[in-house]
Amino acid sequence: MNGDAPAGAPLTLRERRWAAAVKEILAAAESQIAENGPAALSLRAVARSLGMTVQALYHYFPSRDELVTALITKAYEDLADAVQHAVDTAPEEPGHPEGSEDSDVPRMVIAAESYRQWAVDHPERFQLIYGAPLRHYSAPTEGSSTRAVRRMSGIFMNELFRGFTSEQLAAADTPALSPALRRHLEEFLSPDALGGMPSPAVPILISAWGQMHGLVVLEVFGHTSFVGAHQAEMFHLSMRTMLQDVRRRIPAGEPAK
Amino acid sequence: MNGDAPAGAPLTLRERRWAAAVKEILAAAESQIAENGPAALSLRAVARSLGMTVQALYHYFPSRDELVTALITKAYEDLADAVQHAVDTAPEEPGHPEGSEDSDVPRMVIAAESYRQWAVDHPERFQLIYGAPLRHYSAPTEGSSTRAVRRMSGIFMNELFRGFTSEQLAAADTPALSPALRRHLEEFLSPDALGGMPSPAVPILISAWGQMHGLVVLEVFGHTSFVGAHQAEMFHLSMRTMLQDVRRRIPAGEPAK
DNA sequence: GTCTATACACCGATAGAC
DNA sequence: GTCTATCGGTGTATAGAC
Repeated sequence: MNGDAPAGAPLTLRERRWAAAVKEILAAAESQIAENGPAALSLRAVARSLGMTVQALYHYFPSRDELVTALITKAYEDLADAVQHAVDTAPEEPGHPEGSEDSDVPRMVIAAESYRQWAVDHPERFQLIYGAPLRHYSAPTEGSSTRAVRRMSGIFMNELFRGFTSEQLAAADTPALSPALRRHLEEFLSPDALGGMPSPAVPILISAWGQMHGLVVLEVFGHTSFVGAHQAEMFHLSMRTMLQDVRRRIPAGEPAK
Repeated sequence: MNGDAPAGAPLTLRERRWAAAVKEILAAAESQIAENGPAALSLRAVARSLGMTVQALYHYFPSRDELVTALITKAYEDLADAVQHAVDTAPEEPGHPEGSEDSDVPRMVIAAESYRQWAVDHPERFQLIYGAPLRHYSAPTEGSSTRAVRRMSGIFMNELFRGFTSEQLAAADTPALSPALRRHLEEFLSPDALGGMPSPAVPILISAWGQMHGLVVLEVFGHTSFVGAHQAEMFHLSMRTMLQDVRRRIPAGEPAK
């Protein structure tokens, strides 16, 4: 589905042409979305902007849903790429998490800021992922999106709990989960997702994710406009505070190896 | 704009008829939205469901935008009403906020839960308010919505900071705001909105709001489905934890009166 | 692989009769 | 106040020629 996969067998001319066309169509669709929002996406409009007719598109995407699915998948991946890249290129944090006040920016905050930045830069694509599902679109059994969500939460889990051991997380100061919920989570966590995260860490992760996501959503949809030009600063402060609160709830471990 | 305002001069028969018709139209539009989402709202569909023709609707609403505006306003008010009602009928909290662990549910948590409950019960109307603005709809200079937002944030501000004085809030343990942001906030806060809330309390309120809203948005749009049937519990835990964190950041005041 | 032509649905809005 | 009729636009999708 992706345009560029330069591995293995070399592509034939036909295949390369086809991939290039698909890439071009996706790009046109994305700029279409960027201009008028996801709801405005239509094959006709895309075709128009490419100087083609609708029928040409039907050759590459058998229906509108296929195009939408490809766009959603790509958006998930682009967002995750952006966050991953920001994390990868961030400087190492100097002290341990117990250190009272790092002057440097924690990588979790950097990750959150790149999440926000992507959403601000691509509000419509962000909406495509996290907003209301498109009318007349039915997702294909959640295949690709589930995988993308897992990738994202993996990144954030790593950064949010960086420097803490499983034992520490298991002892985090968190309201007690009901037995049923605890069982449900442990069942869900064990097999594949989020490598063996202790169940008390789950509400912490969800809360943090919720806060980050909520602030971004409010900003993107214009509900925090009263902050004016200081949205980025406000977000930064919130994320710092959130991280502090999270770390306060995790007990100090052994004297660091 | 509201159907029922039984104060002052009695309405004439014509006016009562008119109000009833408007009410009926709004109800039909809302159930239309509830079925197919806000994007599916159309005068024709509403007319169909009422057994009328489109032109009859144009008598009550001169354009689609007017109908949408009325729906948005009503949604804001209904949501605020629901939260206000939940807060009003909640039992008083027993201890002071400094009291270590109230066994009762703090009213802030009750307010948050009623916010979530309304969103879960009316996901499409919630979307209408907080989701992407409708295509081809331009809001009328933000008149009513601004008022509604103020009302909402007023309620939550009261509950979040219940029991704390302005002096305590002013001394809250919060990362320092930049001078520019601080100035901006104080300018904004002084005149009308949020009665003289000290500026350090603003990021706390926004963070809390963001977390609450984010969790609701994620749930309503199906991004926390892995929690299964325990969404309400997870939300409750998060809100409790959030409130704890907030209270920890506000210093204890004088020995209570 | 791209085109024209077409079928059939939806929408907002207006004109004018009753 | 509600109707029929209509205009001009949107869209998805298909058939068949080249």
